[in-house]
Amino acid sequence: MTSSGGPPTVETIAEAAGVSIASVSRVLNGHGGRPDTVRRVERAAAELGYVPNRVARSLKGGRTRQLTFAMPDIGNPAYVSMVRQIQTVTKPLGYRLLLHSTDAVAEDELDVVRSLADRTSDGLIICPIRVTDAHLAALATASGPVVVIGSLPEGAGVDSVRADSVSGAMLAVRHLVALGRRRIGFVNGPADTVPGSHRATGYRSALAEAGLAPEPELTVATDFSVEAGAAAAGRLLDAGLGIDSVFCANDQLALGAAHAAHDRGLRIPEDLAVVGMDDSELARASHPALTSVDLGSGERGRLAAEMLVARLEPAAPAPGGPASGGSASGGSVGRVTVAPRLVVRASTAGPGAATVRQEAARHAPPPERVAPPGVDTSAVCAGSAT
Amino acid sequence: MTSSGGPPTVETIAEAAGVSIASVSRVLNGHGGRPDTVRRVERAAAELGYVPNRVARSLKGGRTRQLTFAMPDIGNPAYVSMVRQIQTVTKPLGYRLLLHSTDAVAEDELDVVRSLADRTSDGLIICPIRVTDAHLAALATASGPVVVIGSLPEGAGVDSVRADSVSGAMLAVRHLVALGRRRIGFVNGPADTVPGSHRATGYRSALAEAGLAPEPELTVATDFSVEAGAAAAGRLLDAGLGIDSVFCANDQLALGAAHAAHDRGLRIPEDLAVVGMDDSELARASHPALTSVDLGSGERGRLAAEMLVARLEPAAPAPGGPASGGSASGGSVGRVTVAPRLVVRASTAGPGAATVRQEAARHAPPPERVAPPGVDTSAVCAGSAT
DNA sequence: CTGAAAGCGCTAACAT
DNA sequence: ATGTTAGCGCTTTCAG
Repeated sequence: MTSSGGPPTVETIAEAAGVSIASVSRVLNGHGGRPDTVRRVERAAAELGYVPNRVARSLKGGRTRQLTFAMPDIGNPAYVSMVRQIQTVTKPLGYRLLLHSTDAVAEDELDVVRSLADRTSDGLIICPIRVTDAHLAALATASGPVVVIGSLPEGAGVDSVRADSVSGAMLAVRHLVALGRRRIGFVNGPADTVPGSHRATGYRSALAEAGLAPEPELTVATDFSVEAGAAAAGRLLDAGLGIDSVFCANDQLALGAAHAAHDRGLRIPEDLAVVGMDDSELARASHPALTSVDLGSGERGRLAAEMLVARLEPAAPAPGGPASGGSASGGSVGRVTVAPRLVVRASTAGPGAATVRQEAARHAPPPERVAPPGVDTSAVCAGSAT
Repeated sequence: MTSSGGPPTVETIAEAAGVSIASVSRVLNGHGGRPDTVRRVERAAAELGYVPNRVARSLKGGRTRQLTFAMPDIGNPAYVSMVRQIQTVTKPLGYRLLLHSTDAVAEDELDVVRSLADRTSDGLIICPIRVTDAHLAALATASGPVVVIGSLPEGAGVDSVRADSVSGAMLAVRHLVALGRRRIGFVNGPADTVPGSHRATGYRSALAEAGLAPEPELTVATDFSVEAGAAAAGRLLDAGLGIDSVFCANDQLALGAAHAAHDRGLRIPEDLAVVGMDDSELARASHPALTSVDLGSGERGRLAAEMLVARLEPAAPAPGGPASGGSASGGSVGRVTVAPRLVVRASTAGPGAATVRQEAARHAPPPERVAPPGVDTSAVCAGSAT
């Protein structure tokens, strides 16, 4: 017997339809054929429940039509919105998306980059939490197109999309200062990560700008999680530093901080104003709703995906030449920065604004971006990308 | 030239090392060889940065060592914890996990099951939100092992792990009744989904058990999201039904409900007790912390993964025979139910308990499962699996 | 329009 | 221990 057991293959179909495997392939790929042949092949395929073996197809074609997205933490809503936006651009193009949670382990990140070489996916979007020399080396020699979501040194030779979290942090702190807060705590994630160090820089710059002396004990660095936020804010509050507000490096930390404040009987924002970052769904879900700096997670995901597919499909090639292909080998390296926006909500708005919010909220949808009275009329403030 | 351009292949290495491709393959797979040969091959491979083409390897071996997990919503923390637990069992075995968010679209779920036939992954864990005849048909003819996380009719012929959400819902409602609440609202997800209908059943049973008449207007069905929860709870509260508590079909809904209550100036739990479901991190992050029914998401993920790998690797085959392989063709069909547990927190505990909690929370880690005074001393109540 | 045949990169007989 | 070869399932020349 020629084709037995196992799932049907082109050969099985060919036999059933009485044609050659070449005809089967052609028909199944819509490459024409005599009406009669087409009909017979399609019938046989349908009857036998034929599904092309994608692995074989990939081996032959050299492409898998699969893309990989590697993020530090699948539980972080900011990455979830990146995933959603990436999907919206890749799915219509017929790509499958492989999701990889690296848990912020550098070695795991490197593995992901290297695994591009195993031809399992055609391209990669990665959010490295740290960028070491090893990362740069791996990225430089990556065997397929890569787009980094994060800050890379100039001339890294890889497409990237970054948030301007330095400006974003400044937006947050300036907002607190404008509200009259002077003892501004900072709950950061790990300080040795790119986001962590940038946010710390922005925090310090904004303080300096406001003529406030930096006090190291006002900063607590931990981990990007709700639990860490609660613990860190707790320490800050219990230390008797007279904190009147706290800027948190992401919404999870801010949620934890709000929790710690509540546990201590503090009112938000009266006793403690809280600002988060990422403007994830957590910010809206929290009570009071969190003022947060939108770093454009979804937007960054979308842009990264667009840059990646541009490398993959030289759809509308520039009239200049046939440049395309692997990471930065063809075409010039892209480097986009997404500007941050401050979204003001009840966690920093005064009691007056809080009342307004509450009133309006009786009628869905609840209002967003309510400006605190007499402070800032445009609640959404774009930061300058530096 | 024999091997040029492109990435190095076994042939490239063979030439560089001066051996045959078979030797390259053997050495690289640790199948022995003369020390000298091994050294030369390894050196050549390292120098050329050789990475085996996994697609070719899969085509040859018939397995990809990739597994797929399909869930309705990647933004739901309950699924995130499933992902984490699945990883803990599959990763050590060398499997890669492909994550797929179906957005609760039935057609997408069917596609995922069918796509098992394209040989892209060796097995599938799926959480269908609805189980139609089409689902059962697709599952029955799946061309690889599948484990369903969810309730399947008896004799479905597929391994499954289910939560007992009927009992879980009863646990929640009984708890509210024990607390003296009588006007218990119910914020459900879509009623035509399996989780939705089961939770509704549990809600009604527990009411009946307590001698409370069912009032259809106390139930609002929407969508499993924070926004939907806020909107639904808002309608419930604005309808003047005298609601004193609300049971929500998941934590996202509960968070939304809590938000709606706050917006209306209601205190939790004094004016409105709130119970969620899934005991996700949202329950802890919320303020006040949410009482929630733990449906064992992580546990279900772990069990499903274990059942799946058991099909994949007949590691320790039962002495009976060599039964194994595809979904339920070999070996008997597994069907496990995970018992629910009620986790009591401040959103239902009386003011007294809330104080206790608040006190204790000053010293990390914050206490969990605080029993409301005089109601239930064992805060964690296992439900009977029916 | 159709069929025969090559070959994607790899592994595993099989032969030496 | 090593080399030769077949073949996984598919697409795509190349003849006819």
